[in-house]
Amino acid sequence: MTKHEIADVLNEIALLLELKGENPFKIRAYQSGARVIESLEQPELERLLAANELLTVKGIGEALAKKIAELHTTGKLEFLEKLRATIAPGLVELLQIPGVGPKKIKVLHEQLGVVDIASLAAACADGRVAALAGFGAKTQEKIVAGIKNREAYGRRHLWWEAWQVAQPIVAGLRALPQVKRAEAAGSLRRGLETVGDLDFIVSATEIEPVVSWFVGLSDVQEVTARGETKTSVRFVTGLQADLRLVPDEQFIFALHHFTGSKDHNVQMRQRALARGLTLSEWGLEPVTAATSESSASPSSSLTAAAGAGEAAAPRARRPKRAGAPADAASGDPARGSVATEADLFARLGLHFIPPELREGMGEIEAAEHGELPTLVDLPDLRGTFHCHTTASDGRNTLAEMATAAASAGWEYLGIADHSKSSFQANGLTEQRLLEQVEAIRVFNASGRCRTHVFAGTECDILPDGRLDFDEALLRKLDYVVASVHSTFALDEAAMTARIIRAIEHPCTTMLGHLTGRLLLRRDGYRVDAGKIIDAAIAHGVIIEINAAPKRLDMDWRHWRKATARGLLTSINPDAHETAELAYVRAGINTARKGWLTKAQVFNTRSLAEVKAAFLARRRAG
DNA sequence: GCCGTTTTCGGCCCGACTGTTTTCAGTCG
Repeated sequence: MTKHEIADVLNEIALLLELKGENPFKIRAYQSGARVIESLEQPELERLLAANELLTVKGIGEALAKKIAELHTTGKLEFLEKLRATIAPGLVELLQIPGVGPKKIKVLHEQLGVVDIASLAAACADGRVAALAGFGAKTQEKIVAGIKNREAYGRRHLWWEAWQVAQPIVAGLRALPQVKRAEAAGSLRRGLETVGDLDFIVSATEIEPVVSWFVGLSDVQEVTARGETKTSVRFVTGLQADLRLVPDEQFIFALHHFTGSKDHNVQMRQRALARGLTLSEWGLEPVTAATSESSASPSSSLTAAAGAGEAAAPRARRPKRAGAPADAASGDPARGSVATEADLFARLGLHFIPPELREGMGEIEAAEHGELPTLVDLPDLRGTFHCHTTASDGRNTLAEMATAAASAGWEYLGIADHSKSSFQANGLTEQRLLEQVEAIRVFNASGRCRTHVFAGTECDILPDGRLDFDEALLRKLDYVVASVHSTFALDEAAMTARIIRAIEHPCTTMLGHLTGRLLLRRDGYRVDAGKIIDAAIAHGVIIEINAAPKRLDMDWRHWRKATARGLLTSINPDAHETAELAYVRAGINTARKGWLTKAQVFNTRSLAEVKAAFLARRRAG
């Protein structure tokens, strides 16, 4: 069983336990177990299982280790079979409805016999839901709307599309006279490949004008929440956005809180607690009787609670708000000196952690030891490869693409049109490719454009692993991107062997989109990424980060380990028109999330260095 | 269910918003 399958099982157990109303900490243990398994490489997992050392992994205890071993050897898990049998299968999908959680599902199931979305809709239709204790007309109304819209609401959005929406909103917020600072936070700021909703963090002198502007945005379809510090809207596209208003002295805490992943935030808070501090979106404060009272068991700090109870009850949990007197910054050393996120990290003994790394995947330990890399950034790029022209399925000519690259300030641009087997993309025949190579030589010689153009191909990897052009022709090119575009249905072993054969070809410079996935639309073909990475390293082949927002392939989760072993990447936009050259911005997200430095990205090299590398490779081949 | 230079038992991150209540539970992030 693969690590993904094992993780899926653990997550399913967590979901089912949630529906049963189990101890939330037990549920969390299964979820974190799933994440830990995902973060291991398959061979490492195999080794741990074989050596019976799963218990050495943090987050895996006796119970999980036993279940994982059972899954691995038998492919099944008795515990899960039994658990499934106790829960109506249709109840799981009810969790997709906003505002409906495990507790409500339990009541709906036990009192109304609801077993799936259809029976819930029926119960709403005749008013039985509104009549339940703890429910009401509004709840029923929300459930009806949630059922109706669950497809649009549940959808995630490509990072690039969310970014297009968010940028003008941030600019608009900053332009308001009441606004002091405004940022987009959330998974968007972390550069995640898909985004669930948008989070805007704003500090302002006045609340009302900012909220009014926000809910008045032209694409707002519905205002779903409007409170003192949080306002939520739903756009016509189904994308949801939260606006959070905080006093300026708390801006950094809110920004950090709403940027980090759940795991990152939990780890940061635990770190704060270990230092006698409590961290929240409101600030960083010493742990006091009042703050510990809310979470401590009733038996603890009885004397302190008696004293703090009457006066502090409302204030302790809700420390400061927008518009409240700004007594927070004055005189409190735990908060007063935090003016930037770097200050916040420093307060906890950490180097600054870039937003892209805040996933709770080892960044805090690295920041503690000063071992965070200096991440590659957009200005480091000096050119790119894997771009198409009208010769195959692009929409701009060679000259137009080169001119656009020059406008971006790039020293070079690699053209890689499709090869002949990609009929659907108007792939080039041998003859047309030779004509294109000649056209590129002429173009470079003309001096029309200060950006040098490299002649390449995006050469199909045929089903048996051969390349679509013969070696003699490929040797006439500057470089070759080898990609799979057909026969996706091979099993993992066959697909892996196919790609490795292409990597072993002496003319292959780069491997295109490793898995062929289309985000939110189709999974990639199954490959053993570890084996392919090893082969690429052994043969000096680059694996691209295909920066097309719908691909972002190879996935960022592989890169940290891959580059530690010596893999090189190139951030390639797979541009089919001039505007799409900007996709490298999305590829930079992937690279940064993969902890990559400038040195690990081939297209940060100068024109002379790239020419030399291509020349050396041809000689070696 | 996991974990431990204060613990092998008793903790486990923190707070906002809504809807339903009349002080709080459930949900969400």
